[in-house]
Amino acid sequence: MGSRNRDIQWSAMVRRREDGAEHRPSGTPPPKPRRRPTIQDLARAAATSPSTASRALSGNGYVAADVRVRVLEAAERIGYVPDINARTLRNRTSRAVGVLISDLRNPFYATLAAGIEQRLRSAGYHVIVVNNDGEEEAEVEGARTFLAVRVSAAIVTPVSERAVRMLMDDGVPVVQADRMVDGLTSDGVLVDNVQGARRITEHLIGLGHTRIALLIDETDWTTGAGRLDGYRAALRAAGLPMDPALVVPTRFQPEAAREAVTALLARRPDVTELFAATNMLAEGAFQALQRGGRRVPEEISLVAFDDVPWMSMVSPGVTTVDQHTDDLGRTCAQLVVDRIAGSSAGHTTVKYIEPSIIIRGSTGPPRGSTVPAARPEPGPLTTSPPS
Amino acid sequence: MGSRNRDIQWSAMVRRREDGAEHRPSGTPPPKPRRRPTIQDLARAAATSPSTASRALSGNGYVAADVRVRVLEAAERIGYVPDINARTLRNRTSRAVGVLISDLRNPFYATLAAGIEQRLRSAGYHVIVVNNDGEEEAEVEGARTFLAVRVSAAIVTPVSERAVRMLMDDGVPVVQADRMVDGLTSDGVLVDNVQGARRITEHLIGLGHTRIALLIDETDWTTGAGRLDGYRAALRAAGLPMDPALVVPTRFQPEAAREAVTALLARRPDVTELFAATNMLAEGAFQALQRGGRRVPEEISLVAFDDVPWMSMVSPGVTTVDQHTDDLGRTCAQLVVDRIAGSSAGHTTVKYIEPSIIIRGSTGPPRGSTVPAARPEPGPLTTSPPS
DNA sequence: CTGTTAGCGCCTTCAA
DNA sequence: TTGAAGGCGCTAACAG
Repeated sequence: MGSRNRDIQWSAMVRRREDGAEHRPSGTPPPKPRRRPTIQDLARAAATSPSTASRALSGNGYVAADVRVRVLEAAERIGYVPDINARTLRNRTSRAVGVLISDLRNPFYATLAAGIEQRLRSAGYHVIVVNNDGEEEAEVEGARTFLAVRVSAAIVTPVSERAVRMLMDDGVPVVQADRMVDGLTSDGVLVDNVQGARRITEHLIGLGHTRIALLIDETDWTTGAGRLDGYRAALRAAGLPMDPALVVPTRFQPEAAREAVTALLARRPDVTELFAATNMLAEGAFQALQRGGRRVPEEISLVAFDDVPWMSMVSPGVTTVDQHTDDLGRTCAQLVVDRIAGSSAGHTTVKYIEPSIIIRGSTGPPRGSTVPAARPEPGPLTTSPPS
Repeated sequence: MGSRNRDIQWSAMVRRREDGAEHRPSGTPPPKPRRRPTIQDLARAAATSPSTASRALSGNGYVAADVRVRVLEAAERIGYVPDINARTLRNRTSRAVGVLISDLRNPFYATLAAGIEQRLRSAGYHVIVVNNDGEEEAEVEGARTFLAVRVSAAIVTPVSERAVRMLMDDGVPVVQADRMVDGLTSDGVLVDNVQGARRITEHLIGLGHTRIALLIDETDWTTGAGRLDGYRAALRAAGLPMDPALVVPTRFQPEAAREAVTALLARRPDVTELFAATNMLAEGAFQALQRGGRRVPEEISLVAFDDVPWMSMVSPGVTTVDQHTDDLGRTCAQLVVDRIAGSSAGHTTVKYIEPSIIIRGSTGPPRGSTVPAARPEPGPLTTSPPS
């Protein structure tokens, strides 16, 4: 909070409530919150007992119809809201689900979280979100929080194996999202990275590219490893040479990717196509091409993995692999719901999201290609689906 | 979940844990989670009483140094994790904060949530996120959830006044973010919309624009009203005519904005500059210009309010008002922390985030302008700060 | 069908 | 400095 901020005590935009009783001289301790009505109060208001009130509210057990109505009305009248903490304590199970992700600022995770939250909310759960910023410590801390609040399940995009293991060791059902810790048996929802990478690479090969550089930040997880595998499989299937120097390692930040691409282009001017393995890397690659003044796709083509909004806004739009992130999130949530309901007891389920390819303007035949472009070069954005 | 998904029971990528005891024939009910150690167990393990163990952990009250050590060690050893529900029930106060926002898929809200979560987590709170999708019902439902879990405070980007009122009526401290419900006295963090809109409009006027259209989706909240005011104030100060037909109402979706812009351009070919009041509207406006084949900024300039990633990726980059959304989020969180600590007792605080202007390539002198461009037209992106 | 009882796990008196 | 006791609000047994 720098000097950008300016404090004021009162805003002209906000009118004082016309309620003199609200006035409290500064310095007085804050009013202790009015005690919330408990089920005792509700029972009294409905002229019955707490247990009957409880039954009326929950629908478990017998309650005379008229009594139920009385209780419901009373609840409405006195503004009764059941205490979830007490309920959780008593029931030893909550309607809370922990969501442990890496970076809400990254549209991939934001969309994932949105899909999860949407589905879980409609199933009557609420969501505790912890961002771990890619840090193992924060991730473990998040897992500890989930244990402490007795979440009934957790959805994790793992950074390390510790958090997932902690949760599983404590009997918390875990759904791993996007990637899975090797050797831990939990439910999971993964993207078919191999297939996605393979199909988009095939698209490039079909256009005539033979020197396709892969920009990638990790191959330890199924995400990176799968994308690398798919890329290789496509090359192999097409009988193309596998030049190890064209697999370009980088750190995950756009800046790192930008530098890596700039260096690559200087080193290997023969490269006609760049495949960025994540949306962040694609961002850096795109910037490197733009700053380097490379014409896309005439001089060099670009494809990405993971469709994020800017890719359909730029011109040319970026051809990419759509992971259906929203669907990924909803599927995770559904797995959680099924697991809690016990309908998936006895086995773990790993679902795969089948990605699809979105072809935009950033891919074309390689420069010097004698193959006429089969696909007419579209005007900006016209091949893009609506974002 | 459509045909894109394919279920499998087992993934080659995930190895079975080498733990035969884990095997459970399908159909067997899930193992009841091993009872978690309670403070009783901890006391036993540390050869003391629960009360002493409690004091040792919390630091409240006297505990002999050696006993404290014993308790802490035992806690570590047996994997004791205090039950937050029990603690909340007993203490009548939790470390949970509710965050009620409109749309996690919109980078504005995602960034806001990220800033909030980050700051609150480091202050020892955890966050319950509810997305309301702009729906009053969902918002009220979210507020009810917050009441039920006894959050110690809530941060809300209000959609209606009901949710905020419900929370406040129950004594839950509320920080309203980005916009405030008129007539409710809570803490809040707002952006100085008037100033931001005014300054960016002045920038345009300085370039020589006189027919500046404002694309706006609402003027009921301080956000829209403020941006409209700032726009008008700048025109007025410059002695420019105020053409009501240049204030173009639209719904908030990019598609709506796209159509509105297309219609406007047909109707008013004399417009030289478009000011989109939100990032969503800017998206639609940008697309409309691109599809319409308008050269930006030569034929028409574009500015936005709220900086989101695509604006620095496209060429030309979009000149916009940076709301410092991350800071906005952190400031909300800080207000919550202060409020809970009681350090702000006795008054409400409304903070203002002072936005700043990011000038990119989408703004230039109006067509036919005789004023030479003072600012050399930069190459793509070179005026953009790193995204 | 209803009400009484007990206890979920924790923390804070209060008495020792 | 420690431990015993009680109760936060809720619901599932169980007895009426």
